Amino acid sequence: MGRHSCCYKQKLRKGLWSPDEDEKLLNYITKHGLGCWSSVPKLAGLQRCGKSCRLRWINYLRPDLKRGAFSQQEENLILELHAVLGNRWSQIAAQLPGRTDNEIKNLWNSCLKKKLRQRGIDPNTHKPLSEVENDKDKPSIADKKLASVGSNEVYSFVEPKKPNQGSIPPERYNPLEFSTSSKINNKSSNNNLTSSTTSTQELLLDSINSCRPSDMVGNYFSLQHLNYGPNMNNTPIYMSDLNSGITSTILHNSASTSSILQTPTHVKPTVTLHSNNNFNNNPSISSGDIDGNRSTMQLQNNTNFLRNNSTMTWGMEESVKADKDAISLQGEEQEEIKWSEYLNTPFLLGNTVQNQTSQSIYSDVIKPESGFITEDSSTGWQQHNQQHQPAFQLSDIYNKDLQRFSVAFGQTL
DNA sequence: AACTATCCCAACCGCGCGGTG
DNA sequence: ACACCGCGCGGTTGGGATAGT
Repeated sequence: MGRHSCCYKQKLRKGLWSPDEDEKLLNYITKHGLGCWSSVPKLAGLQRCGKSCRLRWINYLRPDLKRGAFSQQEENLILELHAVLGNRWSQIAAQLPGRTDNEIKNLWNSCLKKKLRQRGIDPNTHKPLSEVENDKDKPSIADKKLASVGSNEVYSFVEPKKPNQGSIPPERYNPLEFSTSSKINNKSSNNNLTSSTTSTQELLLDSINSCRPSDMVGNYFSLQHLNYGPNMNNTPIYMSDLNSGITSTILHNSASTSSILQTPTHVKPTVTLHSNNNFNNNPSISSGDIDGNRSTMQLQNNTNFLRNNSTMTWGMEESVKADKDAISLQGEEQEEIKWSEYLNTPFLLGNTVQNQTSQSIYSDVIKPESGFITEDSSTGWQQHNQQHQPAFQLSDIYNKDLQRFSVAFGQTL
């Protein structure tokens, strides 16, 4: 168990970064852009390993960081996303503009976990603690199998109780309250819909290549492992809340399924800053929600960010490659049009419960007045994010492990 | 005021993955 | 096929800040 190879080099500084170091790193990246991290320390004149520089940049110096306390909406979004993604902090962070995975991880460990426990919710499974304890008392065969996998998380894999809908394939049950709490009131996201039109958020998660214990939510496989292939057009997806015995139905919209299951090649969710950008014009930089002296120094530097003729890119380049791998090529041009519609549609997990399904288990955690997107809330979260709105779009979703996590809206019922 | 406990967060660390030679 | 390297991710830790006694 030695140190990382880059740290074998002698006389490398560790610990907190000084303002001077920050300035060196910032100046270097300003001049040269992002490149090979291993060479950054030497070229920037820093006694740090490249890894440390990368971390400092990503978690602190990056100009697009929001900083400041998390809003209630952000916390709610993290809770929702964690229920689906588990401890995939980078993927969760990708849906929260200006937030880092480290920040979110810290928030989760120090705050959100505690809140959930106080509300009687198991933070690992997002199920009521009593239910989780009962499950632990009755380990199943699958429990033992999973235990051998070596997961850090405790999963009890029991045969789900089927609701009184015998035709529902058991593999499509999902107890996630997500199914109800994430319903979207489309009045805020699609003005074309009338009040009599019920909109449906489609959550179509194709099974992905690997199946890890962390891919499970609660007692069941998470959405990623429900294999919704193209042949399942018009097939309802049942998401069962076993606590209440109510099954939510999310309809496949045949008109959109084919495009949902594909990944657009033209989507390149990458932030690119060109040299003619002036950060003084960027509300996220000048908004002043930065605290601390060091940040003040950075703010000043940021205003001159990328003075030179350099283009800096960061974001999800890697996922684009994955996109290309994942795409199935058919009717590409036509799909592009569809995608352009979807990509302009904000994906906002809301706690607006539309139908008869049970209330969110976060109902105590999530203050009713602070819903993500409700008819009244279009000002709060979106204003808060200023130019980051919408909170996130489909184009932000792609990543390695969740290539086909796709969300769309359609008119149903 | 002094001490202790707890919280919070920046940074470290090991591991796995993908690219390259 | 293999080794090496760089990078990114998630878990963990150390220490400063804050709250409690």
